Amino acid sequence: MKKQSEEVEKFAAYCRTHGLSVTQQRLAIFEALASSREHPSAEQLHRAVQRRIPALSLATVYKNLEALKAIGAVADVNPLHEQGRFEAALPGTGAGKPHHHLVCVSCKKVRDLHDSELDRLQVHDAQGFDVRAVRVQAEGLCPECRARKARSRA
Amino acid sequence: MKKQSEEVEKFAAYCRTHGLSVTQQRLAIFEALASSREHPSAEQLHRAVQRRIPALSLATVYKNLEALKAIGAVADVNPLHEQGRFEAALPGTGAGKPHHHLVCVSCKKVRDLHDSELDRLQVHDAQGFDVRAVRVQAEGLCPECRARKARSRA
DNA sequence: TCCATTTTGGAGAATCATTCTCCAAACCTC
DNA sequence: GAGGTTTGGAGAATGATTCTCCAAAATGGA
Repeated sequence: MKKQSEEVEKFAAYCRTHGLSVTQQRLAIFEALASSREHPSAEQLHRAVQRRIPALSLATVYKNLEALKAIGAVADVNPLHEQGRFEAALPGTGAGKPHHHLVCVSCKKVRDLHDSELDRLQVHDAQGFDVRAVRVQAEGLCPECRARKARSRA
Repeated sequence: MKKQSEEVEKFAAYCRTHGLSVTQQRLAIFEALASSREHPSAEQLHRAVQRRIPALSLATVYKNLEALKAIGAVADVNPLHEQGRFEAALPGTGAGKPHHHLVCVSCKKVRDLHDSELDRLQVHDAQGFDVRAVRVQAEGLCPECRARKARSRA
């Protein structure tokens, strides 16, 4: 368990450096997240941590995830999770051909990205998955948000 | 507008082939989606179509998107939108290094995918975006879901 | 260590996206 | 055009996420 406690120490130090206190709950949530090979949802984390801290509330999980995201100790796997996004996919028309996306992490705008090089991607380590589609998502700031940020810095 | 009405005809035919009637609302929703360079949310589509059909309800938008998804005329840009998913990202530890994901479209499980070839990807047509990260998401069926489907076919 | 200040945690309410219910209106087949 | 089926709409229900507010815990000095 040496390895584990080292990680814990690093986490604790990181929190303190960034002005967050190290509570049992926060630590337990981070440990649950770090030791999972999945990418759990807040709900799943809540269930996992409740085995150790039965009184833990779901709001605490969200609040801590938010705080840890703010200092960069936790990441969101997916910047578009708050709303479904759709596209036309009528077979036999231009739509529906697999393509890739540019996502603005600030305003959540999505633009198509056409790139034949990306279309040729192969997944080598599929871990038993039957891969049907490979999607590339390039995340960054769109021109509008870049301009807005530049203006606010001026 | 010849092009436009051809698309509309194709859509109408496709709906009928798949047993869906072609209503004003359904058509308007599809047109709004097909003519958008964005990837709108249900809410955005609702606002757009209301300019033509003021009485349109949001539930109708969702119901139609669902129906059109079922016949393959509309696609979900993102299979993980219903819940946030998190990962540990403590700088200086194994976590936090950018990596890619295998996503099961059936059970929504997410697995890490490590592939140095994917790490080297470049985006050529960034359309003015300041790209910070390129994420590859391979979508398909995980081994468990494959087994489950194979069993239910037997 | 002990106190004062700040931050955190929890219960439950509030909010937002999405789905469901139920019935009248529209559609399709003949 | 009648009859059976499907669709559309208003608003309620649901589920995920966030907020509120106060007591408890952590932190930083004397």
